Amino acid sequence: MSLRVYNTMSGKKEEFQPLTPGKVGMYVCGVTVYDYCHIGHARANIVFDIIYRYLKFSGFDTTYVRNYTDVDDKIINRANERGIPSKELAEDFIRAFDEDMAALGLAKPTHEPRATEYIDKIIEICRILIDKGLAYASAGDVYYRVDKFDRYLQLSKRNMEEMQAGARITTGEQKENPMDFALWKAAKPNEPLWESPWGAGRPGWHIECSAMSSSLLGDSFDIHGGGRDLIFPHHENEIAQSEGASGKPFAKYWLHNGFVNVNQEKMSKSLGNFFTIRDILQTYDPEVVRFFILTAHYRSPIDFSDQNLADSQTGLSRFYEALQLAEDAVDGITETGIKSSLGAELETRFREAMDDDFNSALAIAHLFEGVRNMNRLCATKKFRKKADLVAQVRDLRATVLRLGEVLGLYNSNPAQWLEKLKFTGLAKLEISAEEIEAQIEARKQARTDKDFARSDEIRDALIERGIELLDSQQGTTWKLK
RNA sequence: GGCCUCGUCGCCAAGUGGUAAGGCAGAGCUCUGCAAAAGCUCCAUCACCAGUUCGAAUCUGGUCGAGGCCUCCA
Repeated sequence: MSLRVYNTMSGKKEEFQPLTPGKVGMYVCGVTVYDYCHIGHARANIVFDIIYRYLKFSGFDTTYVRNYTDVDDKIINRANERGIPSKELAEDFIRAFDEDMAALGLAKPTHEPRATEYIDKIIEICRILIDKGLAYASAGDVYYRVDKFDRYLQLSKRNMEEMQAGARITTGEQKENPMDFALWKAAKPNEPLWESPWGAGRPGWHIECSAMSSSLLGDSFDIHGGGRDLIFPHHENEIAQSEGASGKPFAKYWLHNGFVNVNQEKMSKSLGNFFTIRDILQTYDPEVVRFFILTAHYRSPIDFSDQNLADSQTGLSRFYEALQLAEDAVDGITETGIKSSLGAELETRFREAMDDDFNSALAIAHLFEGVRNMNRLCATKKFRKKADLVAQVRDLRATVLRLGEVLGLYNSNPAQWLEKLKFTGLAKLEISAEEIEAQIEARKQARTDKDFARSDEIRDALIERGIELLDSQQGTTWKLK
């Protein structure tokens, strides 16, 4: 089975066939750097991170471009509020973005261009559009003449009449048509500016993506991605600009991720109901956040809540506990060369899921079955003496790790990951590790004395305080309840 | 007002024509001094109504409900 992707342009899943066999060019709209990223940004970036990883895993030579929009009204406003140059503000938030994405374990894109590095290209596109009659200069601004581009609104499936019927469109003084959008804006006081044939100014929003994508991927490329909220106007305008200027088809497949909701409502800056990535990482491990996001399909909305994150943490722990168990179970047993087909079977199911429009939720479900399989095998009587089972566990463990890598999951050391989780949780309880160890010692003595009443008393007291004891052959350990 | 999504077990969540994945929670059992973990078993007919079909959660129409876009937004 080969890869199928849902294309917003056609509204359905299509067979994925790159323009050049074996190669993929992918452009994803990055962030406008004027504030810290919230969980919605985390989702978009994680989603395209796994799409990138899976394309490479599938053998495509993939070029992934994700930009920074570092010149924009909001950046300028925020910088002026703080009394610092907008370039400085942008730099600060680019750094913050990079830190957040690194924390979330994102692979670095092939290119991470900044809008301000492409001013020449932006001016060139404006000029071509004006020459073709698709744009016009007006009082130092340059606007796109949308009614000259007949494919306008094809992506968002609207029409001009209903758009104009909407009461919220305000007529710009300089525009021929209220629907026209700015390619270039004349500089106002306290704004960064660049010289252009239309006077000093700066790019409008949208044009930078056309400039960067064509510079790095060519006029036509395979995948263009971003959040749903970018479909209109951002992506619609990009198409108009890029295809208008080049005369060639722009992106072949349009992929859009769904929103992160809070209480069934879209999380957004304007609603003020957002949680920043840094805030969330105070409480949850970055991999838990990633796991949470990937247990839903990328196009579905997901509801962000403490409960959902906690559930994801439990689910991810199951993986690490199983990986730890498997590691211990086969430790020290010599390799026999016995073959196992379990890993290959798991990989087939994983690929089928991911090939179906990157269904990471289903892929993870398959991996959960791999976990159950591993646990079952390890729990078999005289497991260590059964070379075929040992080979199967080794195979499954290696496969879960390898496929997990494609999702950016399970790549921590299990023991360390579980330890970290334990001690992070412990910090919120009013009990120390030393005290727990002391209680374990006391209980051990009681058990040696066969004083089970005392032993159970200690256990129950700890449970009251949120600590659960685990007895095993190797002794007693503890975990958070 | 226009356009577009979505509505699956207590919770999260796959499944878009062939008879409901997975996780969490829950019940029983095995294991355990007792527990925990792990394993095994059990646990939904898919908002509602009507239709198409041999057959529908999946297609069509309608009803109700939720959300999104139309303004900055991942």
